[in-house]
Amino acid sequence: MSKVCITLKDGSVREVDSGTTFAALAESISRGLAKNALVAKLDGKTVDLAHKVEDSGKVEFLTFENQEGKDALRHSASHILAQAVKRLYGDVKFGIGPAIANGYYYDIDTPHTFVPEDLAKIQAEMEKIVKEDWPIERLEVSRAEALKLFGDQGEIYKQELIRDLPEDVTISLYKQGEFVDLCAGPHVPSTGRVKAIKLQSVAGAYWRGDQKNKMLQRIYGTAFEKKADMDAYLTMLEEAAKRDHRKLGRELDLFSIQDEGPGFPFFHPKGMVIRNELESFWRKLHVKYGYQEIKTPIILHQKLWQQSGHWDHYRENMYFTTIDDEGYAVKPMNCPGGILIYKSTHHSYRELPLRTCEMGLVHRHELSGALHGLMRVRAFTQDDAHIFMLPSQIKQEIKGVIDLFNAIYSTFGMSYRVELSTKPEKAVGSDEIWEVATNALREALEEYGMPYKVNEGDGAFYGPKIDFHLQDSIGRTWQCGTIQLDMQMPELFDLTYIGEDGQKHRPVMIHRTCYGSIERFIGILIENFAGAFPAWLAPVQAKLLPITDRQIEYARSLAGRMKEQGIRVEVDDRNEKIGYKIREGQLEKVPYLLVIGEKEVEAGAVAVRQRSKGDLGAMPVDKFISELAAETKATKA
RNA sequence: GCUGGUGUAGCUCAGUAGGUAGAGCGUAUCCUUGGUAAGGAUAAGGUCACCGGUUCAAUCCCGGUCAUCAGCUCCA
Repeated sequence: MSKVCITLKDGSVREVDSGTTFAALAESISRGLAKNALVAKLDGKTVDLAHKVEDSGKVEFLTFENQEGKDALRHSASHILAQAVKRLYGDVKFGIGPAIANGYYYDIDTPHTFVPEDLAKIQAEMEKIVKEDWPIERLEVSRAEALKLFGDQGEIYKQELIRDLPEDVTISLYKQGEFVDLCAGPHVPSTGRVKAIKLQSVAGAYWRGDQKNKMLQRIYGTAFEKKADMDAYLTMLEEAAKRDHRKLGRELDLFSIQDEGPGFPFFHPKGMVIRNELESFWRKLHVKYGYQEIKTPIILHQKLWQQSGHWDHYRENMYFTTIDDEGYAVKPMNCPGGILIYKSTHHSYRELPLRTCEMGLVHRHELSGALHGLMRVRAFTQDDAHIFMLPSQIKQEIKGVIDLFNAIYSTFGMSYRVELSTKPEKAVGSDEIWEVATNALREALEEYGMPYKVNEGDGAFYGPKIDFHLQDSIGRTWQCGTIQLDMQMPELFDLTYIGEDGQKHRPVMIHRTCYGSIERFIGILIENFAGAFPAWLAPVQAKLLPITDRQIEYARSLAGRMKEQGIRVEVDDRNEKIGYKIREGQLEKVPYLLVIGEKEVEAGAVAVRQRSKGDLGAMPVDKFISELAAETKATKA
């Protein structure tokens, strides 16, 4: 038997017989590894442990600690889910069943409608399959064999998948007990390795994600190697749910959404404080970065929207009205309005880049099922800006915008993911112009050294864009900032500037938002801070808590003094014990609670209790005021 | 918009095998004047989402609508 040389992760080299399985190899290295390994990686490709070593190469064993290990285990769990469903319901056709970020799902077509109670039943059957500990075997078959196998079972979706596979791929099946599925793998060695399973929800999902196709039923679940890890994960999810901005928004009385206005949020006084602070911080930065603020109307004539292309490409998202028998539209974007201002005067190349910004209220008809608290609404304020510039200024301006984004996001300590979106199906302009614009964005990102992902076909109808995605409390991402390069609108509106040569030239436009929408950004902030806003954003920065009614008058006069200093302060003068007032102040997440008893009145002091640090002891009132001022200075207008 | 779930007091939730409802928190009033996360008493508060049907009788059963939740699709 021939020998091959295997290089292990630590760099050591082993000589083994050709045909040795990875499982046996792991066994020969250590018992712990044999026990923990789920799949192996051979020269960068993940494979089953039953895979045989044929040639020399680099081998790494993957456990649940590795992402690939997690994915393999969860992918195997999805097969167990399908097997259980088939056992229990029989008349089922399967779509796809991949591993996803924190679990897996399987899409199922069946006349039976799954209700939440079914999940417990299916989960019990899955646990049975785990106990039965079926080996998971890989089989390689010809295209014809695969088509016949799934055809005999009426698996029309699997047949469709097989037909769409490229000619040259090996078609593989995975078998566990009586269940066989079309699958590229890899999988863990046996069903018994999936020690902890939880089915989480059932939802509809279009076959292949296309609205025109049949809607299948999708069962979501998660799986872990150890039950303790799964319990910890589920507990973490419960904790995250407590940070949901819809829940905190109600509890902290920041905003509400009423039946009378689905998708049209109401901002309460405390929510307005946050909003106004965000806006004034924004204005301060925009002055610094050379922007001029404008405001354009919410309703504009229909012909403007026909000229801009919105009529043809965005109409289904717009609201319309009639004024004096003329058609008007409620703006879904701010750009046409901003363009009209640009066009109201002539421009010299010397004025460019011309940066105009606008807190613009836009309305969009979003699908009812897509609405989500403040994250997706039908009326929102974009912190928009339009930069008109020379083609030669593109890269420089984009980098300037990214600088501004960094200044804003770093203030909140938020991390983001960047995506570059390219030409969509519904678009205006030639491929060449799109190519130029897309490359400009790509080069700016690369020169800035910013990691990004490409999102094919996801651009705006008038240009490609760079999107900044932020995470909510349970890890869903939401697009916030965006930078869109537009060579179409200047053309459609015949925008010009007078160049050095005295001739008219076409400027290029950037559309961009940093927060994205104030509403969505506040939603993200609420979840990121779990409602405990930094002092500069906190609706109430300090609450004065007199211990008895003999200190109320002193507390009120202090509150007056602090308000004069621009501090947002409340006095809790209710007839309650101090412990009770403190508890409420903590639950309201007020940054500073100032306890005032007889001692403080005598000394002209306040006893400071900081939200996270607790009782800091008494300090002179002036000292507290100046320390709070120092804390909020950086973001003050 | 689609698939499934949910809708009872301001909030969180019980409940009625069909006979028009209850708790805790919150609110109001009174007692209590208390030093770092809940002092006590009393009271007010609901067309049981809305519209229609079945029934002697519907919050409960049936149909529709609206809203909301999860996901799909779409997007800031």
